[in-house]
Amino acid sequence: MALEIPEVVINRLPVYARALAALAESGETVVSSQALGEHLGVTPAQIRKDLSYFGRFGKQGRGYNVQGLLRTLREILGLDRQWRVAVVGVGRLGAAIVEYGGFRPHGFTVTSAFDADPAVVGSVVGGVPVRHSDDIEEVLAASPVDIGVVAVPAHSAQGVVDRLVRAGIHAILNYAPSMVHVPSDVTIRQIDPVLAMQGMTYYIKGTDNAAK
Amino acid sequence: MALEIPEVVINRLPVYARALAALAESGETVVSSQALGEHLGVTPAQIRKDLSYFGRFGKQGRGYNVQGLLRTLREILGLDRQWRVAVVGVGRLGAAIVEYGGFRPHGFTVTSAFDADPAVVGSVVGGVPVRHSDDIEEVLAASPVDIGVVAVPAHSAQGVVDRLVRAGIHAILNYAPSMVHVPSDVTIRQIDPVLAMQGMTYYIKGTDNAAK
DNA sequence: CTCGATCCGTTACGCATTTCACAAAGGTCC
DNA sequence: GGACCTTTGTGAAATGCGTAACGGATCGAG
Repeated sequence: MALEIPEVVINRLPVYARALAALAESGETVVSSQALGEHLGVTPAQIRKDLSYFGRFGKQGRGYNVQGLLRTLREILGLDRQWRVAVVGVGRLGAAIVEYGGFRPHGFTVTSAFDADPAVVGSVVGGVPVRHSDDIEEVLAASPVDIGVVAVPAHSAQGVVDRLVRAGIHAILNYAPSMVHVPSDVTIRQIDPVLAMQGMTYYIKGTDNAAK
Repeated sequence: MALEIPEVVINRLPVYARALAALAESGETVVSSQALGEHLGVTPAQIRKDLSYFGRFGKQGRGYNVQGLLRTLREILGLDRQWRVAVVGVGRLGAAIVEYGGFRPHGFTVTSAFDADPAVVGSVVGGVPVRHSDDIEEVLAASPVDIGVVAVPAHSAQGVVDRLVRAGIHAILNYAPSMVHVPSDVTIRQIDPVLAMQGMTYYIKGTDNAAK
């Protein structure tokens, strides 16, 4: 029962949750795997299989209760609580992340910010005071966070990640364009627009608009 | 020879290319799949297999020529040319993307920008004049681009994507937090920090720092 | 209450991808 | 030049994942 659940499955659950939230918003009370799948571009079988890792939530002949399944998924994913986030690197990108209002409605609150530039340390960005990156361990010991967001130049990323790991953080979202290494008990996700674009150009070499 | 190459493989090639560029920068002339793999956190076998889809680039007993392999990968991926990019949605995020200097060194240049807000249309952001989203097809017909970047609210994303597809674009990078549908000859990549975070909380439910 | 239609949960199957393992090819040292 | 070490390229095995298929539950109509 407590078998290992594939990471791909875990990563699809938030997508399901988002779709269910939209359905709930528009007043739907039940939804079938068929309908949900069409809306999302995945097969109904996949949705049923994914959910079956965690239990039985649907009614045969009817479908899933939208509110109920949404609540269940939130609980499975831990989205039913508040998560504290530290942002390291308050340059152009980092500042935008700290000031971005889109995280809070989902339960993610930026409670600390760090930078290595003395000119920035001491200032307040988006209501959060900026501390020096050298003090990460110290500051986070007094005021723990759950997730670290890294928005520093590529060459500093590994050092910052190491610091966050030493500070006891187990989840890191890395915006820096570099592959960083973490212990196996730390989850890391990469956000890298350049890599994303470079992975697309392969497919459009033949349909090269600009070259015309 | 012209067999179908898995998308996962294509997506790893830019990672290899980036590591090779770093090696070249630091003066290395040859690298083994072993060394490259350690640096990147992938198995040597995977690197060799991936490369074998495209040809034979290494020397047994020695490894790969860094400059040579880098050049080859760039060519395979189409990174040896300039790509024109259109950004739709020039709000907070969109403006940051247009003004971001990190794309150009990789051959991606933002040549047009669009927004639906009349107050923004007509202004110039990062040296690029902002046109109305309704004119996407018209503007891009006169001045084609290769890649579309979508940075609009979730509810407008599908409409914008449809417009870009009609304008002949085959590659789309979507920052909007919504699943959009595209024809099979269009490549799409999603960048969604909230989904990324929500996929991590599952793994840190046990090590809940903030709850202490 | 019975019939028919719907749709879940699960098992079995098959494809896709990763890993393994080894022959063959270079290179080096003496 | 021969012995030895390294490392590639690649078929074959193993693993992981998605899809298909179906028994059985639920519902609504008449």
